Amino acid sequence: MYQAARGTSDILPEEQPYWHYVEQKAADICRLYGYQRIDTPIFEDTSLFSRSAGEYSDIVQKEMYTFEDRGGNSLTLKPEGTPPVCRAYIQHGLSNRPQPVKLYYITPIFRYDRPQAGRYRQHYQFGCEAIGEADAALDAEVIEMSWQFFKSLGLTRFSLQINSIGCKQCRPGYLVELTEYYAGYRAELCKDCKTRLEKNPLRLLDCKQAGCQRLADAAPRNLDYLCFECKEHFSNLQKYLEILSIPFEVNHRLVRGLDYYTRTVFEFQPEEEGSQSTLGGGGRYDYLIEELGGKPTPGIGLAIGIERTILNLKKENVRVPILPGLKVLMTNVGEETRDESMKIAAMLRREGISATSTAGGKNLKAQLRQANSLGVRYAIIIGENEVKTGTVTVRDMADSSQKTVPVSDLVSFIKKEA
RNA sequence: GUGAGUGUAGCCCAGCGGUUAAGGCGCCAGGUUGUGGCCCUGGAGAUCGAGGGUUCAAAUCCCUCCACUCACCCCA
Repeated sequence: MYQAARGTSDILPEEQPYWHYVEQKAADICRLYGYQRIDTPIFEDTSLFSRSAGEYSDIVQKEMYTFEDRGGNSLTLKPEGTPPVCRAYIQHGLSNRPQPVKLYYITPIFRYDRPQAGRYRQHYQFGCEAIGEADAALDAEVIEMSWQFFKSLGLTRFSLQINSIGCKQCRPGYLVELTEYYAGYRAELCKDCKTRLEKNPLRLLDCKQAGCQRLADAAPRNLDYLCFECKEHFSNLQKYLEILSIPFEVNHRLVRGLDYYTRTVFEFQPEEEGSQSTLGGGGRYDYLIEELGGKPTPGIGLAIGIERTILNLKKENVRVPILPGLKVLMTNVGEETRDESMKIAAMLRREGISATSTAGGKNLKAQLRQANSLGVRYAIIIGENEVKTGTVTVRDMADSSQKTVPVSDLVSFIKKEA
């Protein structure tokens, strides 16, 4: 039997209310903060991703779904949302619009990773990018927006961590300090951290191994090595967050796994203990546009995992609105009444009232049972009597009351009752 | 990529070497000649995750593979 490919899943009708709810709230919050929707292709030139995420990032090293098309081009299924939006910003000359340009998306993301609860090979992200402005006020707004998004969904048990990882001016100096510090403890590092020391020393800080954690706690802090501008940027960010009453925690070990981040990085974490500790996160990327071939342009973005958000909605027992279902089911007694029943169903639909007629030659009892399990408000019964008199029997499934209504009055009757 | 656990009808699950694999939910039908939800009765639905092996005999023991879950890694 065929089954969905590993790490992918079907979203059945019962789950859809959650998805609709989250997507709706995302659209609402974006409207509130002036973000406009953008959709980019599901695959891009492989180099767009390998250039931006960083040669030694896990995404590029082992998680990309890369394939060659018939023309011999190397393409990759979107492993993250930011680079395609930056590409679109450059390609369409969005730098000519009022800055910052604020865009959002809801997109599938593909990463070849070992599946786990809350972790999939195809998952969905709600992401925002604000491009063309370096002011920390914008960082604060983006973070506040994420905060309000989770709040508006009804989530209460999550927290926010922020950090600054500096810029081109100050990071190299810090990395030298960090590397020198760790070089002294080389022997005590775990296997992964030994490679991190060579390839990507910043990542040493968020290793979870107990021994490495001790070293990380005592390691030189990025925040102590920030240049004047970065320091000011970070203190402004904190000031703004306080003005906006967003509670946060500074975590000097928060670094994030993508090389293009500069200055601000942030992460939202659910309070609940679990293996998946990130609900969403993001950061500033002031060199990315330039690296991808555009003119120097600062930007900041965020990405929120929709599956993880839904997981937490369930954990917190948030009730989501049910989606409107079918309003009317046409039932008929006797074969000759089918034509009339089809006609009336069509009439109702043209008036914007959802209606279908039962299929097959079932008896009335079975048809009503179907009406019951579909949860329709009305079952409309048509038998020979009704056809003869040009009427219809309208049964209100909620209270079992029935009324005989002339076909000519049916639409207004149902609209009035609703 | 590494380690551990699990895998029985659409769903939840009993059985853990021996005649036709049990139960609940759901589904379908009957109990009403034109009437749902409750109740009663009946029915359909399972090559016991897949393949191979051990045995007179395997859902039950062994091996391989696949999937899911958990931990690591990493992230959303």
